[in-house]
Amino acid sequence: MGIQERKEREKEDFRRKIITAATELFREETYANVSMRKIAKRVEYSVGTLYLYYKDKDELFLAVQSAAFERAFSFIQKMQTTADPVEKLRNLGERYLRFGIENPDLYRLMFMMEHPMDAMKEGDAWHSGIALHNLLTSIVKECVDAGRIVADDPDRLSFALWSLVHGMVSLRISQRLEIYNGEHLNCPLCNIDTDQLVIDTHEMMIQILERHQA
Amino acid sequence: MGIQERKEREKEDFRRKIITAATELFREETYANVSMRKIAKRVEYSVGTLYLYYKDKDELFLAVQSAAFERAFSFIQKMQTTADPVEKLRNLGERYLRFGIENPDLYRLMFMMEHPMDAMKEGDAWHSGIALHNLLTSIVKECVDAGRIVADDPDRLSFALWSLVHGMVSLRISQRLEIYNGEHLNCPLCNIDTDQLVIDTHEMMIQILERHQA
DNA sequence: CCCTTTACTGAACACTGTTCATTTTTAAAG
DNA sequence: CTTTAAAAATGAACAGTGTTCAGTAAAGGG
Repeated sequence: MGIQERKEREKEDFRRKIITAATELFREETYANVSMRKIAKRVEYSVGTLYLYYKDKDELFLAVQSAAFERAFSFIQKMQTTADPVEKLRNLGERYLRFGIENPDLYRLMFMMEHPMDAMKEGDAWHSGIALHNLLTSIVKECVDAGRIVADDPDRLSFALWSLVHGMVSLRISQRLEIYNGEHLNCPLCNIDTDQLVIDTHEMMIQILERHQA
Repeated sequence: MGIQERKEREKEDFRRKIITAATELFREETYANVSMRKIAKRVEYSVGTLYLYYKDKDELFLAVQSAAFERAFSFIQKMQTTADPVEKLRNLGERYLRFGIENPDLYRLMFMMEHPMDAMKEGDAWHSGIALHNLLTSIVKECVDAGRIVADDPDRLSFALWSLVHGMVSLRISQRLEIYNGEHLNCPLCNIDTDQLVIDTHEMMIQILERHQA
């Protein structure tokens, strides 16, 4: 009964083909501007067909999100290997920042958009997201175990670090750091390249944590 | 020539009436679901009329954003007055967190949405936003001057703190902290109320900064 | 070859933001 | 008052959206 299997395979291929097309379009336009019709046109099928493979636009973009997490995880994991745990933490943070800044649309979808979350509920869309989180906490714990960073609650510190870098990426890709560029504000941070600002601030926080010996 | 003035006044009133209606609707539904027609119906005018007062939906919501900043600023400013600068910083952060969590839609509009930013470019939509930022940096500098917190660059530290609290609010209101609630993750942070998680983590970071004496 | 099941289509529906010719209201001038 | 010019408000029309579903085409088993 190889036929059933082949159909199954083709179905899976097509599902992937759809999310590939959607991802491509999504890198050029915002979520709202990537219409089902555009996706359909790109995969050379009619609109209705998409609905045979994904219940609605949200579910389709939940799959895009899932793929984005995989990309992010594989990108971030490709960091320089070091014995020094603090250096590891630094590298992890910097690659997270880089991924977010270089892939603003995917980042939005992963961490900021409200849309696909309704459809999420269960399922393993966050599988690679969880893996990322585990990577962070394990490195933080390495730092703590090595006595390089003092923390009563390493899990909570991990969450704080995630929030910090997420916050910076979020503000950066939402153009909210532009306030530092106008004449609105008047402080030493003004007119610095916002990407550099983000990276340097991350570095500063790591140093604070490292120096902070009880 | 009181007539010209009266018309001017009426025009301004109507502009405000529109953004009030839009804000109300926006608290019930997402940006995408607050249509120009719904706003028009609520102010009891036809759609076209709205376009005589605001160039497009983005410009209209830029005004909503501006009003949101004023609300946020006035809410946050109503914090307990203390002599202790670190206590001030704590209160500021906690009220920021509270505003964000209690007004997720407004918060999105202020700090996360990409939409009204194109229309922003110039103008004083961020007037109260800037005021908020100045409040933060001044309190941080108080802490530094009082020797309660050590920081080479107080402006940068302010940015880091903003990023931290923004990051937490952002993740919280985007339901991204739900990963701590499923069985996905397995850590001490799981199944804690996410609002409490955010507040406690903020507290932890303040303590780290305070204890971090060179 | 037939026939049932599966796959696919695209017109239709109710919505969206935006425009603009048309109509109504307003205020000044005669 | 009446006339008239200007200002304000209208809502149908346009091109787009997500989603559905009756109808058509293709495929696999007997």
